[in-house]
Amino acid sequence: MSRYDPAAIEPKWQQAWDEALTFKAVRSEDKPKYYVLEMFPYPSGRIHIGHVRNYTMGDVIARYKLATGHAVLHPMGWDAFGLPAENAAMASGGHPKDWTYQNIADMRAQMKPLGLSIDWSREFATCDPEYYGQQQALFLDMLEQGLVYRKNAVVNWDPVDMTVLANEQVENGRGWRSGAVVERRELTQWFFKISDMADDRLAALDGLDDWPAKVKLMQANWIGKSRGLQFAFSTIEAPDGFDRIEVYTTRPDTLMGASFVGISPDHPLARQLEKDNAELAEFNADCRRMGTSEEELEKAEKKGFDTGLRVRHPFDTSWELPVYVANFILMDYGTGAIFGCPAHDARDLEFARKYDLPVTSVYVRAMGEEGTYILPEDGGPSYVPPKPETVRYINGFAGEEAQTGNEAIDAAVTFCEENGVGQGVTKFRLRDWGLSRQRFWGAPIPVIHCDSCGVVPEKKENLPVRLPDDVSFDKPGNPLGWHPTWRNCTCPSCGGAALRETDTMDTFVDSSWYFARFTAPHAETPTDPVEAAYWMNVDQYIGGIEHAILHLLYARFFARAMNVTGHLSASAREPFNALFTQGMVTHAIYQTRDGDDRPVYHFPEEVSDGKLADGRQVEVIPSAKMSKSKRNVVDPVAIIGQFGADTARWFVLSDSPPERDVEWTAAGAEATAKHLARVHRIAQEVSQSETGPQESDEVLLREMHKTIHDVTQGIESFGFNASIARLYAFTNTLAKSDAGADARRQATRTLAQLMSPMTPHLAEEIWQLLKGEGLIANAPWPVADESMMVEDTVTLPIQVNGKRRGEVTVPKDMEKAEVEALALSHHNVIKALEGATPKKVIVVPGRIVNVVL
RNA sequence: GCGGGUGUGGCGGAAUGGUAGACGCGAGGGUCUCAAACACCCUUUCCUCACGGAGUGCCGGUUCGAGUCCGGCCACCCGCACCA
Repeated sequence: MSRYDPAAIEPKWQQAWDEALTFKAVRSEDKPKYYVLEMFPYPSGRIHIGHVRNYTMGDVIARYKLATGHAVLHPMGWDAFGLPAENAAMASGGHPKDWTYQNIADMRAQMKPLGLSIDWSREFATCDPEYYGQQQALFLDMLEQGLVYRKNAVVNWDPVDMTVLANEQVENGRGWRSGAVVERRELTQWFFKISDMADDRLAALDGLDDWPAKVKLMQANWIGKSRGLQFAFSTIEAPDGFDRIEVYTTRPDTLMGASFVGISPDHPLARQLEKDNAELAEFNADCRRMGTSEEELEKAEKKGFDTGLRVRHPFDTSWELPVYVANFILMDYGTGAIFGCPAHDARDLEFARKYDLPVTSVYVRAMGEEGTYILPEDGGPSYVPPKPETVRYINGFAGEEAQTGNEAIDAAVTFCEENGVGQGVTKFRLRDWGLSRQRFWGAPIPVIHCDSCGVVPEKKENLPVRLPDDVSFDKPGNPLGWHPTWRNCTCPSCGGAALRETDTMDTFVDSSWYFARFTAPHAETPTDPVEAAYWMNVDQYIGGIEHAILHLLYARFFARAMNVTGHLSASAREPFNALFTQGMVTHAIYQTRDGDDRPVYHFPEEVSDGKLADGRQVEVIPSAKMSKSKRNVVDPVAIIGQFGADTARWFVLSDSPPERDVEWTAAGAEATAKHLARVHRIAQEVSQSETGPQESDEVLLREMHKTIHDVTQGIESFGFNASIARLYAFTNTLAKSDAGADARRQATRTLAQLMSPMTPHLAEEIWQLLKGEGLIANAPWPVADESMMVEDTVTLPIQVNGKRRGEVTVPKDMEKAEVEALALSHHNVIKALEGATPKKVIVVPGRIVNVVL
């Protein structure tokens, strides 16, 4: 009898899988394929327990699919471009490349002991020139198709780091790294035209049955489709070129409630008017300075500035409305101008009250019923019902019947169109994706600036446009800009001297098509059509909810774009058949308080029995997100060293459903290790026992088949915690069984197979012990025998008026009438009836008996 | 503000409308041992000595039967948000 020793077992089987090429993805026309992918990691240098959970889930699926006869693709790579590498280079010298590849090596070394069924021959990093060169080729193809374009845009500019910052990198108006006040700067930037296929992406969400509803909803909200009317007010005595003000509204039915026109401080008209109006210029400058953080918006007052300009109402040209510049109007949504309707919009009402503008309602209860107002959506508690001074409705428009809702909007749009006022349009909240970054560590945008030819795409045969190795980071900003020679090149068009673009691509570009590249990681075009056709789509994609919007939105755009450019087929336009968003691994925080009542954090090892070594009581905050500063991080490397990979894998899958957070506890991990040791011990006992068949054989085998069914069900439906609970139960049954040796061997072999996706090393060990053929990883998945799953007898609970009063055990196919008779003769039932005759007896075969009085 | 989700023992959580609390953690008791470690066994929703009774956030409804379905509240969590 040997002890369970994962440190000896695990490397042995990992080597065996390597040597047998067990997990190499091989195209096979006579097998169904299955592509399982976990969102690839950023090479920070250390794996996190969250990675362990993420990859273990994917691994369970991959191993299960392998066992059920699929050709499985389960790859791994590195999302390797990005700022941390540059920051490291700035802090300690060296090249971002060295830092990145060292981290990749470290992380791979930490990951391999997990025993994941990954085809490592397909590994790549997005910073490999081979990868980003193909990305550049893809960029050029997209440029040719009009899916990429260049335009001026206002960006967040950090004047100290000398780079554009993403909105997420601006904190309270300051750069997150430099602390410098961020400037709004207008730069010429490259954009992906993601607004192009927005409607298609919105509509296609409907077909994604195996995506979480939550994610689909978030995508839909982000795309933000709205239907409305775009029309113009004609101006009175306006500056040249401003005869009309274009306005967009989703409430054309309230047009007659207009009381002012509002334009954004960034609206061209506002910019024109401020030239002759110092007061307005100051007001506009004030507005532009205002931050966009939530808090500021919350506090910010609705402020306006009467330009003195007047416009005519389109339905009544004698009706004049004032034009205000207002601080709450955004230039980049709609047309940057609105009409204000205080009676039907809470925000407009606030504005109207402040500037004493009329409040006009457009709905009356019925034609001719004078003075009876209906206040549409008459408001939640925070909505102050307007007191309309007047009621107006459009002559001939029957909006008052439809009142509100889509029908009223559609009717209003149609009515306006028929009367020559504007046209119905569909707007999207989604804006095009600015991909230019003034950073070094990213894929260079493969274009050339030529004095005579302008912006010229690099020739494909000159790709990849490589990042230079001889760079330094002693100055802030982008080293590509001041490299002595890197920018110099010849113009692909005229052959004259020209300069390279120094902007690089947003790192989100890298992760927008890597799933397609995995199907042929070394192809000399972005994809290989045969490989892509075979392996795409990703059958199961697994990752964090934090990528629910941007990454998935971009990837869905790229799959469509790659169809346009011929790199993916139309059937891969939605690249991820099923998506699963897993929960976090959390850990309790232990804290005490210092003199100022500020928390002081303690490592779990310092705490025993809720106390520190010096006897002080600690506060426990259960199930918190792991964070180094809170000292509640568990290190997978340490866990694997202490308990083995199988324990870590089993634990992160047990207890909580995969989509929910799971709390890591030392006690839980120890208990898991003990359980695996127990299974190992049982297997050894079983392998050595030699008794003949016993009467209880069938009992054990029946239980085995039920377990096969339930565990399989659990894996298929992402109920790993349920599968594991079932495996615990079956282990208990097996341990107590007095079945014969053969039956127990069979049960133990099956147990090992059912455990193999979760604890593959231990499973192989037991398989070998029980003389299983070959590797358990290749063994066909056990099939539950339906006939073994039904018992001959069933125990039915007996209820009287829905209350359980007893039970009766009967043959499973006993007639209802017989069951009824038996139930009624049960002593508890007789007692409960007290001589009364039941009104009705309900017998649900195999389920329950209910006696109704 | 808008949209979505969740609410079950001390804890994580199970339950195709059919015996609520599977399985695990924790806790308590016991066996083995000189003792411990390891292992194994039993108990563990609450009230009651017991018989019984109550119980899935709250109120109501549908049903022979509701954690599950419907309506209305409450609480917490998440996403979006001057989006016209």
